[in-house]
Amino acid sequence: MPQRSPRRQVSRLPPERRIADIMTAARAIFAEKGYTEHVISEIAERAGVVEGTIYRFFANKNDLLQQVAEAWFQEMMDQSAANFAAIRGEWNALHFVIFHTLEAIRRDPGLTRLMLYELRPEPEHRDSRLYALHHDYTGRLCAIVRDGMARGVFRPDADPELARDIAFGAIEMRTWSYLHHKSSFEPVPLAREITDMLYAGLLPRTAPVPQDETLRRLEAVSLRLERLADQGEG
Amino acid sequence: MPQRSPRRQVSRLPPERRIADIMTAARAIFAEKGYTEHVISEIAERAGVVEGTIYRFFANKNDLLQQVAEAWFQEMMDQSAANFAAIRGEWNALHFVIFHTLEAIRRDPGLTRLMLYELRPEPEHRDSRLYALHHDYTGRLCAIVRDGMARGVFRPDADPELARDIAFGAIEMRTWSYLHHKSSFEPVPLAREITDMLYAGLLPRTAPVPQDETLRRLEAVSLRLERLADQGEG
Amino acid sequence: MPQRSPRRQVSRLPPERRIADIMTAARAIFAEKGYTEHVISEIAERAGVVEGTIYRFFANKNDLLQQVAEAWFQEMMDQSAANFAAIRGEWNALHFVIFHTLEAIRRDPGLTRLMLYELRPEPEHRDSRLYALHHDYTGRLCAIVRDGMARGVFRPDADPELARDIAFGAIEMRTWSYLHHKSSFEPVPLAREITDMLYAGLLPRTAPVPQDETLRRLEAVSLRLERLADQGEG
Amino acid sequence: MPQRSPRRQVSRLPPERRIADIMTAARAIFAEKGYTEHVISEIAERAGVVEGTIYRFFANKNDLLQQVAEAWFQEMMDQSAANFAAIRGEWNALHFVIFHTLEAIRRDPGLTRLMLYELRPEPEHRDSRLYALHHDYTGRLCAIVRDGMARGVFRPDADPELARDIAFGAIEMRTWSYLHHKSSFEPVPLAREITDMLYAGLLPRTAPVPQDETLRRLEAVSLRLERLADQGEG
DNA sequence: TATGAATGAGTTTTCATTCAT
DNA sequence: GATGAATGAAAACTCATTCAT
Repeated sequence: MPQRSPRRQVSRLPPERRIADIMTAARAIFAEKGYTEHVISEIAERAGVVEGTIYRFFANKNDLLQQVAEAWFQEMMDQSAANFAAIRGEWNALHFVIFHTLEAIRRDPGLTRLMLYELRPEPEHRDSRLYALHHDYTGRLCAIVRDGMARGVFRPDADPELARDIAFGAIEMRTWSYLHHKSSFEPVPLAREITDMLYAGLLPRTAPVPQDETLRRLEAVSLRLERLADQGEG
Repeated sequence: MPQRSPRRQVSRLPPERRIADIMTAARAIFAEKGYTEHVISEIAERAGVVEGTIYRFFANKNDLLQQVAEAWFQEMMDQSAANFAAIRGEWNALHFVIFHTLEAIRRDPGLTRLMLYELRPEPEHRDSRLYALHHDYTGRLCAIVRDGMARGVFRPDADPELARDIAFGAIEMRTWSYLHHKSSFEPVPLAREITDMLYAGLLPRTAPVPQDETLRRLEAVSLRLERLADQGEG
Repeated sequence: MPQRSPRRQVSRLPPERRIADIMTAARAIFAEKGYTEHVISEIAERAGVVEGTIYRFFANKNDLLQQVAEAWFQEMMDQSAANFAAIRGEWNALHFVIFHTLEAIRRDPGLTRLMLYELRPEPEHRDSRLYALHHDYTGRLCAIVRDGMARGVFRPDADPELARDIAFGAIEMRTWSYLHHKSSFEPVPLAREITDMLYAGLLPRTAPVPQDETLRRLEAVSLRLERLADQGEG
Repeated sequence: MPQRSPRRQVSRLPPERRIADIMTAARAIFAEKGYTEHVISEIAERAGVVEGTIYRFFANKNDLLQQVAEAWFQEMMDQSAANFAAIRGEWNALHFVIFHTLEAIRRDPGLTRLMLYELRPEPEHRDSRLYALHHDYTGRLCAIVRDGMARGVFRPDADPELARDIAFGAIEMRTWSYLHHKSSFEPVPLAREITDMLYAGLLPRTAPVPQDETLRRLEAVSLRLERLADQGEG
């Protein structure tokens, strides 16, 4: 698709405005196209600029990707943070985080795909600002667990990090199905179910959940008793 | 009439051998390089052939990717299936699946990355043989949950699919850290913790949580001990 | 389409038989596929041999093409030559050649395409045996014209070569439509029409049909001559 | 971060100019090389650009081929259309079309080859703009025949399409010889001969067919008379 | 003699990035 | 500051031909 365009009307805009235009266009493209299919020239076209202009404001393609994702993520965090303060109770708090995450994914599957497929796999991802943001966001769930432990609602040996991984891991698995258009994606029941499972796993064990160590000792003892018993019978 | 450069030493191998060489080379490259950086020419070089040779045995690059992943996955499944039959008890069964998955990931992180980053994102992934294999594999966990529900160990309203997503979602989250070399990856404690959380979430909500196999044996033993004691008294 | 075939049963056939098999297969492929789409490996497969075997009997791909075309052409010539001797009369003779050519094209459009698209464009075509054969074949038409001229049926200044080009040129134009599946191809009426046109062009001119440019000049001249005459009289 | 080799001197041209350069280069290559031997890289080199540049202006190789052929054809049509209106008389009109076609071929044999060998064989040729142009062009001859039929000059059962095929078929046969450098190619006598043959085939069957010879003698006579007359006047 | 695995030189095409204008 | 033409490096894939077995 060669384009022989007549020289474009040069419009001189304030940089912030240009940057905003470009990021809006990029976000739209990212939301539509998947899997490395987005092309700088297309973003430029939609933003009403040429490729070269993008490089005045962004170091390279990846920088643009990062910045778009960051801005989007920040938005999402701001949105949910507003209501977060008012939540009372551990279950409610966990549910709030999980539900809002699911809602955000449902709203913007394309941007979720951008993060999961393109940004996270990069080797430098862990050092990026985006990772830091994401880590902060998911860290809220850790904080809730930690609070619950402090308040005695959750068992003292719970692992907040694992709780985080369970919640967001489950969310992500469902997201794959959604992105592949293979399953519906209903935040309401899903959030409830995930929260229930997580919550139950964090509560104090009301009955002894035997620990392997102990079990193994008991097993050893019973084995000896069995032998003893056998001998006693024999 | 073309005879430009001296032909390299042609070594003639049986196809199976050549295919094995290529797949080994590809697997090695996949394990090292990440994020779409693997190139046919590099695989060819490492396999000691020219690019054209690869196309004798594989329809295209993606076909090679798929076949390598399938073979690897099959290996892993065969390995763990061998011991699976002997497992007794829900906790043990869940633990077995989770632990073996973690172990396989620890062994071959590069191939895990291949699956997560490159194969899964593809639009046709859901229709691939690889997906079917993977679905079968993770389905074992669903089956365990279903059995537990049937036997009354797990609550009747548990969701086997959700259990699967929680277990493998949590595993995957940890895998990311591992792949980014940002955290250690210890299957032993991790499997225990994930299993515990999952197990707790599946139990009847208020009831105590016995580990049945062991308990049953303990009960049996104590019964016999009581009898012994009775006899001793008699 | 990679083929991992088990080692083929080595069958040792007399060379003539092998050559015949290969040529039959090649002819079939050429008849089906068009425009440089035929591939040695495919011909080999259909002939029940491997690529290497073909190169034992044919110097290269082009040699195979040539030989197939030659054999086919020879067949066609033998076929029509059989009946040719019996023809009486110029119109009948011309019609015979034209009709048989059209019939052959209708029977084997694929092989016609082979000749028109692939063989004739080659720079060396004029030096090939195939060209010689073809030239011989079309030469029959020249001979008919020459005979007709000698017998006084055709005008003495007719050009046999041009007659040939007109007949076979018209045939070829129609063949293109046929090959593109854009028009039906009916040898019977077509042969009659082409023959009629050609025949009419070859007959003696019975009266002068003035060419108007010239006529105009002749008129002008005669006008002046009349004036001159008037003056001479005056 | 890539900056491997020193960038060649970038010369910045207006697109029309660059496109013209590329098309000129392509036309030159097509005129020289035959039979699918022309390669994008060579065209690029001759145009003084790199391959990528060509793809800025042309979607793919075939697009370039088509556009070059179209432009060339359009030129030729424009050229001959200019004088066409003034022609009077069927013979002259037929002759005009045939002669101009031959002239165009003589001027640009390479581009003729491009059309005959490469473009026409393509399966989609019949749907191309080039085909439409060509069909329009050759359609002029049909129109002439139709006019002649309407005016009673040609026999009422003449077939304009067949007339077209005869004229352009004969032209094409001669073109082959020319392309293979095996025969001279003289538009003047050739046009006259083809026109004569065609014209004769179109006249009412019994009508007198003027013989060139006679006319030429008349012309010679009138010339001498003119000179005589001039002398008589002087 | 037949096999068919292996070669390797191409060829088209893509696209992030640069820099003359 | 903006433009957008031009770059150039690669990458996937093809296939006629060779030659060790």
